Amino acid sequence: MTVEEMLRDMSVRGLRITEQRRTLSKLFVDAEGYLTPKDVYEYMNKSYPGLSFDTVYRNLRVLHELGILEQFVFEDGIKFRVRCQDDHHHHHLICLGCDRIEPIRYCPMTGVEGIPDDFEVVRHKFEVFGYCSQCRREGESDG
Amino acid sequence: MTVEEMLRDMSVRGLRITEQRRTLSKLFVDAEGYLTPKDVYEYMNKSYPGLSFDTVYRNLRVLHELGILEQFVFEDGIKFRVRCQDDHHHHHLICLGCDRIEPIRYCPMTGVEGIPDDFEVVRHKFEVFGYCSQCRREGESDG
DNA sequence: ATGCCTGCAAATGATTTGCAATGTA
DNA sequence: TACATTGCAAATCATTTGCAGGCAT
Repeated sequence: MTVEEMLRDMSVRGLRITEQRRTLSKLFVDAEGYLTPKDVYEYMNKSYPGLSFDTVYRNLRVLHELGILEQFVFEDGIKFRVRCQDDHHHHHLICLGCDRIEPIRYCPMTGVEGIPDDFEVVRHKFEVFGYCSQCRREGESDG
Repeated sequence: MTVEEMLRDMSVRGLRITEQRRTLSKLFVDAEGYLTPKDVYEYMNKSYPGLSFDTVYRNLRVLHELGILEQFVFEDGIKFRVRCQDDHHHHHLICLGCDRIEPIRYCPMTGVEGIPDDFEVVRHKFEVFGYCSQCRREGESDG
C-alpha cells in the first residue's frame, strides 16, 4: 500500500487529511512490522514536538475502526500495522528480533485432528514466532 | 489437580498457606476456564470482604512465576488458570460461550508448509475458538 | 521469633474523555 | 463557514509498590 492510497482511503471515509495523518500514513506504510502506540508517538514526536499521546491513540483507534489499520494483541501490549493486503485467508510469521511479519498461506485448520464433532469452530489463531534470515545473520556476528 | 496438591505445590516452593490462598486454590481447581483478576477478586471478596485488589494481583503473579498458574493474553485482557497437567505439547479449544478450555493434541507445526528455510522457528501459538457442545445446546433453546 | 502476607494508600502506566482553539474541506 | 482534529488537562482503568501490622511456620 502507498501513502496516497492510504490517505485516499481515509478521505473516502470522511476523515480529514492533516499533516500529522500524512506523517502517520508514511510511518505505517514504511513500517514492516507492528508498531505500538508508543512507537508511533516517538516517531511522530520528532516532526511534531507538541504532539500529544491522546491524538496518537485517537488516530489509531479511528483507523482501526475504519479497517485501515489492523490491531494485534501481543503479550507485551497492543500493536498496529496497515491491514494485510492479502485477501486470502492466511497466517503470520513474526520475527522476535525486528518485529517484522510475513504472511504464510498455510492454514492449520485444513489438516486439524482431534476437535470433537460437537465443537463448533468459529475462528482460530495461528502464529509462528522466530527469527528472520536477516536477524539470524546479525545474531551470528554478535555472538 | 486437587486443592491439596496445589497447596502442597505452594508450600514446597516456600509460600505460606493462608486462608485466602486456600480459597484461591479452591477457586482455581474448580474453575473450568480462565479467570481474570477481576473474577478472582469478586469471588474471593465474598469470603473476605476486606480483600484488596493488590493482594489478588500479587498472588496471581507469584503463582504464575512459580509455574502453578498459567497466564494467557486474550484480546480483552490477561487471564489465569491452573497449569495444564498434560505434559505433552498440546493446544487448546476455547469456548466463546463459557470460556471453558479443552486441550487437543494436534499440533499444526507437524504439517506446516510455506515457512522459509532461513526462518528460525522458536515457538508458535495455535488456538481454536468456538462453542462447546453444552453451549451449543443452550444456544439452540435460546434461539 | 522470624519473615512472609495482607490491607491501605499512593504511585505508575496505559488509555480515554471534555473542552476550547485550530486547521481542513 | 462548518465541523473534524488537535493539545491540554484531567479522568479512568489496570497493575505495582512502600509501609506497618498480622499471621504462618
